[in-house]
Formats: sequence, C-alpha cells, structure tokens
Amino acid sequence: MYLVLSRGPAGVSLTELDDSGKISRGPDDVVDLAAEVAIRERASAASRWVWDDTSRWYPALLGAGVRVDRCIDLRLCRAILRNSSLTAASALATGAHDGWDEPTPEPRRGGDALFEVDEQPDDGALREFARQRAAVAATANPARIGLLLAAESAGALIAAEMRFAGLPWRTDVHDAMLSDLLGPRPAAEHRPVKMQAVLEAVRAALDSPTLNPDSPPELLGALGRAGLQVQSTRSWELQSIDHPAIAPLLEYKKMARLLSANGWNWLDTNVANGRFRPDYVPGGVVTGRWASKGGGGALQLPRQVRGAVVADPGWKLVVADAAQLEPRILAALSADRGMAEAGSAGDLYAGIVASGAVDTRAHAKVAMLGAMYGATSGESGRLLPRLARAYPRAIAFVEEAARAGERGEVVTTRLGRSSPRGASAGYDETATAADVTRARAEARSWGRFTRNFVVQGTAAEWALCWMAGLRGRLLGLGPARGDFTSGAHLVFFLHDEVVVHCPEDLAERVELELRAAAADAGRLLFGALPIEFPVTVAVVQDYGQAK
DNA sequence: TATTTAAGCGCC
DNA sequence: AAAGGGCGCTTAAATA
Repeated sequence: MYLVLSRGPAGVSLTELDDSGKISRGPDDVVDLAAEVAIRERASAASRWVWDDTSRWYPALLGAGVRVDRCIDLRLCRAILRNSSLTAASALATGAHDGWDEPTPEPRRGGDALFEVDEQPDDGALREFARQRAAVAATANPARIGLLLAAESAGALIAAEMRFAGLPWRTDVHDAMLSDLLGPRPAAEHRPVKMQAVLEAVRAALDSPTLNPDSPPELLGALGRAGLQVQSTRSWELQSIDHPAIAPLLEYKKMARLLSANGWNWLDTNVANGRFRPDYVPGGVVTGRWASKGGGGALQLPRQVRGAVVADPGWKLVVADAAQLEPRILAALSADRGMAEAGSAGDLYAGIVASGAVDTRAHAKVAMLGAMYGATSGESGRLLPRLARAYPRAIAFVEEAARAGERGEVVTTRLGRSSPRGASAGYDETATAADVTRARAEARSWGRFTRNFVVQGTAAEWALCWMAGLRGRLLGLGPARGDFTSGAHLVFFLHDEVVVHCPEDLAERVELELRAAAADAGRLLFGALPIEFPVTVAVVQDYGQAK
C-alpha cells in the first residue's frame, strides 16, 4: 500500500493507493500528521509513504518521535527518472521541465514545518507518482530501476535520521586536541602561540619578517626571493625542496588548515549539546554520491579530529568500511572473473600482486586508481598496460565507458542512473588547429568523467543498498526500535564507510549485521556473480581509533 | 562595499 | 608519486 501525503491550501491530505496504484481511500484531511503516521506505521509494515521531499516532511516527524519504515521521495526519484537511459522514452523524461525538476525549496523561516500549509510543485504528488510508476513499468526490467528508487529514498530517510540523532562529539576532547597542536585558544584575530612560533621560523628562514603565509602570491614571492623556483605554493610541490624554510612552512600550512577548517570556530558553529548534525544531501552529486551543505563539511572530516567523536558512556561506535569498494564494483560490473578472484581472499590489491600483474601492493593500488580515473601519465599510466593484460575485461569496461563519453554518449550505472549529457561543442570546418586540439582535450576530459561515473555511481548504489539493509536490520535489534536514545542507529556515512552508535552489548550483533547487509547489497546488485564485498569493522570508543 | 573566482586542501 | 574522477569549505584576490 502507498500512502501519499501532500500539502494543499486546506492543509495536509492523505491518499491511500493499493499496490496497483489505484486510489483505495481518500484524499482525507489530516489533522495531526505525526499521530496519523505513527498509527499507520504500527498498522502495516508493508506500506510506503510517498511525499515530495523527505527533507521537508521527515525532520518534524522525527522531532515528534515518529519514524517511518519506507518512503518514496518523489523529487529524488524524478531526478533519476528524468535522466536515466532506461526511461528515456517515458512521458516523464520527454515532457517539459516543471517544478519537480527544481531543487528542494528552502524552508520558510519561522514556520512549523509539520503543520505549515505549503504549495505543491506545479501539480500534485498523486499525479507525479503516477507518472513515475508509468515510467518504471515501461522499462525492460522494472525491478532494476525500482531498486534504485527505493534505495535512494531510503537514503533520504537515513540522512534525516542521522542528522536528527547527531554524531556524538566531545567539545572538551576537541578543544584539548587543538590546544595541544596549536596552543591554547587565542583571542579573536590572533594566531595561537604554537602556530605563531612556527610562522616566525618560516619568516626567519625566508628573511621575510612580515610575510603573510596565508597569501599564496606573497608566499610565492618570498620563496622566489629565497631562490626557490616553484610554480605554486601547494604542499606536495614544496615537499621535495631542500631548504630550512620548508619544514616549518609545511607545518604551518597543516596548522592553518586545522585552525580554519576544524578549529574553535567550527566547534562553536557546528557542535551543540554534544552532537554534530551535518546537513547531508542525498543524490547531491551527479554520480549519486551524497553531498553535504552548510558549515561542517561532514564529508571532509579530517582524520586528525576524529578522536573527538566519542561514544556515549556505556556505548560503542561500530565503524565499518567497505574494503576496496570501487575496484570490486568494477570487477563485478565487467564480470571480470580474474579480478573477482583476486579479491576473494580479502585484500584485492594483494591478490593482484599474487597474480603476477604488478610487483607491489602500492603499484596495484595506483594502477587500479589510474584505470578508474583515466590516468595517462606517471607511475599509474605506466602500470596500466600490465593491468590490462592481466584483467582485460575490467580494463576494457572502463575504456569503453571513456570512449562512449568521448563520443558524447550517455553512460549508465548498474541500477540505472545515467550520466548527464556532455556539453562538448565539437568543431566545424572553420575551426583552427587550436580549436581542434581544445575540442579533443575536452572530449578526453569528458571521457574520464564517464569512465569514472559508472564505477563511482554503481559504488554509490551499492553503498545505499548496504546502508538501507543495515537500517532495517538495526531496527530489528531489540525493543528499542525507533528510539535514538536506547537503540543501535546510524550516525555517520562517508561514501563507503558507516558509523553505528550503539549500546555496548549490541556491538557484536551490529558487526554481524554490517557484514550480512554488505553481502545482501552485493547480491541485490550483481545476483549470483561470485564477487565478495568484505567489510572492515572496528568496535571502538572513539572514531580516531578506527584504522 | 558586496559578490564572485581562484587557490589550496580536506574527504572518498 | 603527485597525473587522472567526484565533492565542500575557508581565505585571499579579483571584479562589479
């Protein structure tokens, strides 16, 4: 059963649809939404809520203590169906762009989102849902893209729940780390003392007593006057230089980065009541990866500060990482048995070395990354032919994705998310040699994007399935269902890594569920294909102890 | 003065 | 080792 919610001038209305999509009841006005949703959730585990944006409905429900099992997020699904090559012929994909193609509207300030009367985008959720069902039903294998839509929507639920629960964050621990590395918190506009000391060492070594190292042009000038020929002030370029100024300069850069990105200021604005609540954006990246917005930089939390993520007393963090996810996804996508076999013993890169293709694990890793990103030069580019000889199917797969992109074609992930159409201009008979060169470079660049798109996008699908399955399994653990203060729940997600916060006595069970959910995800995407998705799990007190 | 762009660096 | 994919954020510099 589907339960379609919409907001109209008269308030919130609810329409029941049976599994065939036919209205079986309603629309009925809803007076107390949270109560209504809670009742329906208890009544039927098989129902699925249908709404425009999870981010507009679910936070208020969570605030009222209500969790939902399943939903369809119409806006996220529209974005997939609008672009997918599998639904290209549908009325939805061929029709004019409308409000459903627009980003989620910003919430109005001051209103109570749960009860606010709000306009639907263009036309109602019922009609949009019907269009989407028709588009899915007309595909050769509706279950394929149907799984993607369900996983994407589950991701939206998880994003809202993780924000609601928050990542446990110890301000005092973080502050101690900062004081230790930089010196105690200074007054505004001043540098911490340890940082200032390192800066003075740089200034002395460069004989530039007033140097502002935060200005790249100024720093470049100072380095030049000291006789150091560099193109930029990037750390990796400076690393190889032998000069007394370099060590303190690199140290200063490290400190400055920590201070500006995750210093006291970050702490003040992003951590409250012992929780960091990032604003995740499911589907925020074209490949299907999540993005994040607003302060915090949830997806760029440096390893340096992860020690401040500490489980509550009596609780543990279970940190799980899908080992070498993208290479395994490539092996599965291309059905390259040899590469799958290389990963079957645990460490895929070690398996590649064992097969004799390359001689060190580091080479295996850099060669694989190069294959997936489209490296042409350097170490990675040199190793590529060896990899291609050992694993012809896998390499041919990414090469074909690259060629398709260069031809201006769309590529599609395992479950049906398609790449955007390239804006490559090409050239005509009036083009100069420089125009031709530029156009070819653009085409190759787009080819690197499409090459990576299929792998990164399918990895994102795997991760969504993993996390959605895990969520269901965690909800089944114990009587604390729906309760973020006593039950195991997800608190962090980072592309191929999740963190679960749980009472100590549940940690072992959580670990089992994490592995089982990973195996499920592999089967969901790739069926009976013999490909392993091993998960590295660490049960820790603080996130810094993992890996 | 306000807004946009670029450099640099963090994550995968 | 530092070339190749996807992001967001902060600061300084450039532009309106």
